[in-house]
Amino acid sequence: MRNIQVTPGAATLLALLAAHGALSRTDLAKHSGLTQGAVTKALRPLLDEGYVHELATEPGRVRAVGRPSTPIELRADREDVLGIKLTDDTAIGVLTDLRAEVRHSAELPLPSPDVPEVVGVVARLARILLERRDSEGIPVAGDRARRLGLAVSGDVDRTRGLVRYSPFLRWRDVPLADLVAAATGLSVTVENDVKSLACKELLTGAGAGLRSFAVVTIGAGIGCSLVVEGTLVAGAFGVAGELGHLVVDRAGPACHCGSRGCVEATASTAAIEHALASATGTQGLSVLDGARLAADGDEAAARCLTDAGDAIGTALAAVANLFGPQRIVVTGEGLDAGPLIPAAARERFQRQAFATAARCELEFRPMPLLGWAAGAAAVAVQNAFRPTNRTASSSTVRTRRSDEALQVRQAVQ
Amino acid sequence: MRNIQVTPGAATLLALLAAHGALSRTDLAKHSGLTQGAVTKALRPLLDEGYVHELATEPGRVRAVGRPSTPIELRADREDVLGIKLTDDTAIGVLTDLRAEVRHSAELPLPSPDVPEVVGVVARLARILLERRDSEGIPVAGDRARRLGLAVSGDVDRTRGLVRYSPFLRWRDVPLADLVAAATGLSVTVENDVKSLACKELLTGAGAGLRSFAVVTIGAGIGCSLVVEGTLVAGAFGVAGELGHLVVDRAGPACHCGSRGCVEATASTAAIEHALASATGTQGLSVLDGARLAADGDEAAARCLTDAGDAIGTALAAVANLFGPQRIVVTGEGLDAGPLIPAAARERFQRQAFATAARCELEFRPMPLLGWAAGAAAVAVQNAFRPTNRTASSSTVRTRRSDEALQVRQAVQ
DNA sequence: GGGATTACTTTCCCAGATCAAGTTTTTGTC
DNA sequence: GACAAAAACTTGATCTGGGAAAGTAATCCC
Repeated sequence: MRNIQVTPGAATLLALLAAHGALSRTDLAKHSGLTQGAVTKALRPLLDEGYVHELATEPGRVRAVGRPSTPIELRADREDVLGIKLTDDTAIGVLTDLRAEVRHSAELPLPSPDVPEVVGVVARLARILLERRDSEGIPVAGDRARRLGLAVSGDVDRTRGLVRYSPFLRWRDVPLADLVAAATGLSVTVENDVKSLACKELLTGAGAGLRSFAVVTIGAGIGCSLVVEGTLVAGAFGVAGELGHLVVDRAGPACHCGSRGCVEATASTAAIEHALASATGTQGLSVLDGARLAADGDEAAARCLTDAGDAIGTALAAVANLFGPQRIVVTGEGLDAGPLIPAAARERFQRQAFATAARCELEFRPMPLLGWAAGAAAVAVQNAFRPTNRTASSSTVRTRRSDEALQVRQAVQ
Repeated sequence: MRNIQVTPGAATLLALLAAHGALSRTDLAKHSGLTQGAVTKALRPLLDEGYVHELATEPGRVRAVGRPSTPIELRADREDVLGIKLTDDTAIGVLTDLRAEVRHSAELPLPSPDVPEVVGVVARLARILLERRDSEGIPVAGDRARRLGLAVSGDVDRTRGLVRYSPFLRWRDVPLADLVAAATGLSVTVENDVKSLACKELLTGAGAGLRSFAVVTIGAGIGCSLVVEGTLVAGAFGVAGELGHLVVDRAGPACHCGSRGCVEATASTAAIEHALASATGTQGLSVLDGARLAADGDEAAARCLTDAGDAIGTALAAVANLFGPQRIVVTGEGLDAGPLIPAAARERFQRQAFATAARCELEFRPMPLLGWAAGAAAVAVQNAFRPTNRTASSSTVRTRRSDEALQVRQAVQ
């Protein structure tokens, strides 16, 4: 954050305020584990720089006795943040506030996966987003955006800003963050798209304040990203949350991964469309068409959708049994097709979730494509709220160390 | 640890030394992320109290130039630690050193799951373990054991020392740690048995120094415990790692949990025995009998074992795809039955692990029952190596806070 | 106005690190 | 055999974030 030294305490408070809305200093102390004094101290620079502000004493308080508390609120408009999601043929960008709420959006086609070209399009899109904000006279409370989050499907090394492998773009080891930073002058983060979504949920959404939750996306593929004890699971080899290739039915349809009966081979958009074609005998039906047919009483079409939901339910139960998350958010384009899929998934989940794991809440929530870009912005925000560690800049030695060091330190707790 | 104030730095170093063996101060600095100065300082009280010692300069060093380094080694014999595993009918106890390596063991029957009686047996077993050490003249370098770890299957709240639910003992909300502490005067920890095993692996075993790994046990049940980014996954509702009820084959045998085709319904000891009985027509065959038959060319018996291995392979692939651990250790009594199960599991795993998740190493390792008790001891050791936080004793307010506070603080990173 | 009660501030202090400049112990070279 | 070079460790000054506890502020109630 500009002009500001984010201490660990301040970072905690910012995250709390983003997640909970306004909180009094006393409440902040309670939730953060800091003392009141520490909260006062940590808040001062944030107030000075305009990252938070005091609200009027809340009028409708219950206990009338004692000094009324002063709610502190994050000034989400203090800084703008950009988020861009790359698909195989489009770059979708949003300009958001510090809570990763979308203020406006724009979109550019990606003519080819050629790296310099993509970087150029991203830079152009960033400029468009910023200029449009200016031209539309959107009130600017604080700084023009200096941060840009990128979301890409595939294997991403967030700490290095490296796209290790992207099947859609056919990239390997592209240092995307550096390239885009050089082209735009912004501070750039890159993260896997599903993990970005989880970041958004962690920051202000369904995961705010939860120990552990999961985000599952259904659409062209089946994605999953897991937050355990507040940490996003990364996977030792870059793979984690590969829920799409969980085998739910050994006798199920063949999957492109070589296995049989993967969730993705039953519940991805393409798989449902394929099933619809063979079940109804009509080619070229979309999932929405199928939903419409099902609503009109077509049992075969309905069957295709409930089969998909059923597979998803099994997958959700597997996640719940292994992790015991408090909540699973299911989202993505695949949810636009009405209630059949969620209903079937819920039912199957209840049957297969073991013991108390069944208490895990399922939240089905359709999401526009923009949501992916907002996720990208959330990663950038999260980066802004991270404690600025003085030592990071001190020497290469420390940077080299930090990887293993962090791991060891965490292991101790 | 007695007479000693474990600072965070010291805790990190102890964990490193337990995992890596001897390391020079410089290496410790590199691995811990501390500066050399901090290492020197943190090591001093540990040296003074005899928890670590300096070794002679290593002779076979390569670069001959410069001052040779002094390796520091954990003095594992500085303290004894007790570990006891409770099954439905037996208490198995071990006395170990600070690396949770077994020095000797003892065992007592548990006539009933009656709580006071169990507590009594545990106390007696602890006394026996300590006395036998004395009577056998085992050299005592340091302190007599003051820590006891307990391992129980089921849902355990380690921070409160509470057995929330144990199906085998038919317990609910038993404050076991407090009861045993009162009966023995020892500092007592309680943890789920499979998680205890993971602690041992994390401390000195296959998981030492790994970001993420999993321990899967096969035997009477199928257990699993996950370490992600150095943290043991707990599960929001006490359930996590319920691998046993992952559905691997919807058309598979019915499971006692009400579902069909769970891993446990195919690969637990009872399930294999059941399958053997129906496949061979002979009642009362044990898994070992089945393995012998298979070795003698009985295809039906072999089939039962490979089916079990196959189910386990699917389960392992699910774990690898979801978490991307660096390694999965498969252990437990179920591995005593020869190579058929591991072979089948490996094969299935390779087919179903997605992309780089297949690089996850599988380690199959039979384990004596004592291993469970050693795991319990590892939890006690881990507790000894934890930073002693001064504030914990300060007030109830802080304790009440700490739960949510910790969560928020971690979320920030 | 004077408690009672709650919210927040201030001050002082301390543990645990870092930083940077030593010191020690070795090898290699002239 | 003195001396540079190199690596491993020590030392001490200093910084930083946060804790403890006493002080101040704002409100209600009598």
